Amino acid sequence: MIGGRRSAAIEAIRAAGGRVTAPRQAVLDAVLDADEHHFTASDIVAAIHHTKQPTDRATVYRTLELLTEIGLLDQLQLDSGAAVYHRADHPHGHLLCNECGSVEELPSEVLEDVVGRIASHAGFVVDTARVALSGACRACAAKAAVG
Amino acid sequence: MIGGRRSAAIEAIRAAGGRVTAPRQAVLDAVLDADEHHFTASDIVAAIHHTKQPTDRATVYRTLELLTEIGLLDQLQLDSGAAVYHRADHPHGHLLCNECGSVEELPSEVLEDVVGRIASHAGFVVDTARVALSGACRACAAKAAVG
DNA sequence: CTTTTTGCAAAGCTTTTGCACCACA
DNA sequence: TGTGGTGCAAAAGCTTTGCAAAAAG
Repeated sequence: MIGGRRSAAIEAIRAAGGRVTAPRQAVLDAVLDADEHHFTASDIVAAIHHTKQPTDRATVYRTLELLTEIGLLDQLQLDSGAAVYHRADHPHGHLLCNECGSVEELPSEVLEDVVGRIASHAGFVVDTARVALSGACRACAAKAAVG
Repeated sequence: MIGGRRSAAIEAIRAAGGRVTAPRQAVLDAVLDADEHHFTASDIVAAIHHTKQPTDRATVYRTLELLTEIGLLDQLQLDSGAAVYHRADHPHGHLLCNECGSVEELPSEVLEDVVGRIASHAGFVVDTARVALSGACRACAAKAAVG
């Protein structure tokens, strides 16, 4: 591929007037290597901890903030706990089940539909990258209806 | 009126097997007197602080949790900061503007519509009491489009 | 060389918890 | 009078900040 995600990200950091340092590359690699679509600052700290470039919590927080500012990551609050990040190249809404704690993705077509309706009926432009809704997933809703 | 909100709430506490104490009534009064539709635990602590029944933070947290459990309040996380509560007798969604920081209410008709669509298209039953969406309000969206 | 970034340590903020004392029912 | 509630103080969990040393451009 011509210029992968990694080099594109490094370009973006430079374009924003930022310096490309070893700690930043370590965070970036951890973010790109993440199997999960969602990860917290602690996840990144842990992932880097045993590598050749262990990085301080504060630096990880500052780097994630930077990556969010330049549009590579989206940050959102799934609950009262730690902030959760996900790559901006995989936009989607989040559905959090209060019963089983699962986090499923809201299909982008439904998300677009819903956001469009709110825009036209309430004049509010919802940021699709930060949609998180609580409730009951299909399985738990069925369980509740029966039980 | 026959049995106002206050006495109904006290009834509910008793019905749940809880005791009606001075601190709990103080929190309840602060909640019912709140001009704002939204308030945090700190708001309640501050409101009670200079009254005849100043109450400890821990007790306020425990009481707000109780009131939420018995269905008098809804709790939601508007951002990474403090949890926000609102009275359950005034159900509505929340629209948070990232630009100006305003919090407006999502009309319940639009909310119902949206929640219904997510239920039918994604099989997920959204809790209408905990809907909070980030984005740009009408004014700020217009400003962004022009600027 | 100048400016940004890092690491460390400490503090900030919200919320929770352990425990002895107090009080409602 | 017995169980449940309260206050105090301390701790937990996430995140931010001040500052001197280190490093990028």
